[in-house]
Amino acid sequence: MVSYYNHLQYTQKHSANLPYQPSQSWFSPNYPPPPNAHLFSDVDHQHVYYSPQIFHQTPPEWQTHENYPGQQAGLTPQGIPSNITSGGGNSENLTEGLPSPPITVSGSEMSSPGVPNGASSPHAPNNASNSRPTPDKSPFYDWMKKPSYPAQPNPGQTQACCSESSLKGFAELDASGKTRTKDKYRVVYTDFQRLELEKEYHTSRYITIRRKTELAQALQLSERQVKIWFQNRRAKERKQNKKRDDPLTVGIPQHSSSGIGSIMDSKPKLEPGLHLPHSLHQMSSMAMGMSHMGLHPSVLHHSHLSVPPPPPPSHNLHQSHQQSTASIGALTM
DNA sequence: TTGTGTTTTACGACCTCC
DNA sequence: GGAGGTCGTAAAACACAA
Repeated sequence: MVSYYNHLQYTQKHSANLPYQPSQSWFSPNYPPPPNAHLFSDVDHQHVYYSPQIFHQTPPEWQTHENYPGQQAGLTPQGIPSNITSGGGNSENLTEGLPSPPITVSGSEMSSPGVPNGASSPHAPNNASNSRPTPDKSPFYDWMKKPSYPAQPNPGQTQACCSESSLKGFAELDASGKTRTKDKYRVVYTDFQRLELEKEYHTSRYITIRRKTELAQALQLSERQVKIWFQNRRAKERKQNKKRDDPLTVGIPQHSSSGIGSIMDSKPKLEPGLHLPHSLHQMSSMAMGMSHMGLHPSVLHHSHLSVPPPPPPSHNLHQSHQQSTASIGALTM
């Protein structure tokens, strides 16, 4: 096995100075817009992509809430940071002239991330009151509220890790005898990266190949990082559900638990997507279809509480553009 | 400042599916 | 065989009490 550390993101995230104070809410008006938010424009001509409501032509209900943090100053009505929309870049610009990732892996796991645009990364102006009247500081969802980690208070501390030179020759054996890079065990994603990942997760707990690629490029992460983030995110949710359901499920069979955790936590023996009741598939298809038709998928939210979130998709489903949004409503942490 | 607990990345092992 | 899934775990990053 090799290490997949993406050296480019470090230069992005660990810029010398924070664009906002660590004490600020991570969705505060000063939240740094994506350095390449302009990428979210009509990648496949099926969606109107924009950030922070990236990829969603019709944002799910949770995004349309008036407190949705994406509606912030410095964003165009389409959510694109106004000060970067003139960049006119496209995805090709991202990797142009950039060194390849230090370590390549087979397949598409290590997509070339984008330009470490940190230096040119525009910071949203502190004119929060422009776009919205007195944005409510109280988030709609807990994950919005909780700045799991403030932006790196000491950006330089972990930054130098993943330059090509730093990675070469720095592999060492960890406690389990497996190689890991010496000077960077893991990186801390920026708030923006986490925010977008969370948003994507709230749209669908299982990311499709296409959207994984898009998200990886947009967030300057590797596809592997996006994939693993989703894996870890699901694990986190299972853990939370288990913790939450534990006192309720004592002596109660899992399938009878009132919480969704019992359904979500159950590890499928097979690709569960293949074994779903047709009704669930149909609902997923409905959600997708409605989304593509321009209908707001939130009309399905009434059934969210009773419909389990989509299980891991079967591989044939990976090619489908978007998973059902049926799980959105169930995700409250 | 230090110790401790929690959360976040990242990986390997193992599984199923195609 | 390769893809991505879960599970368990390592270790960094972080929070916080003492």
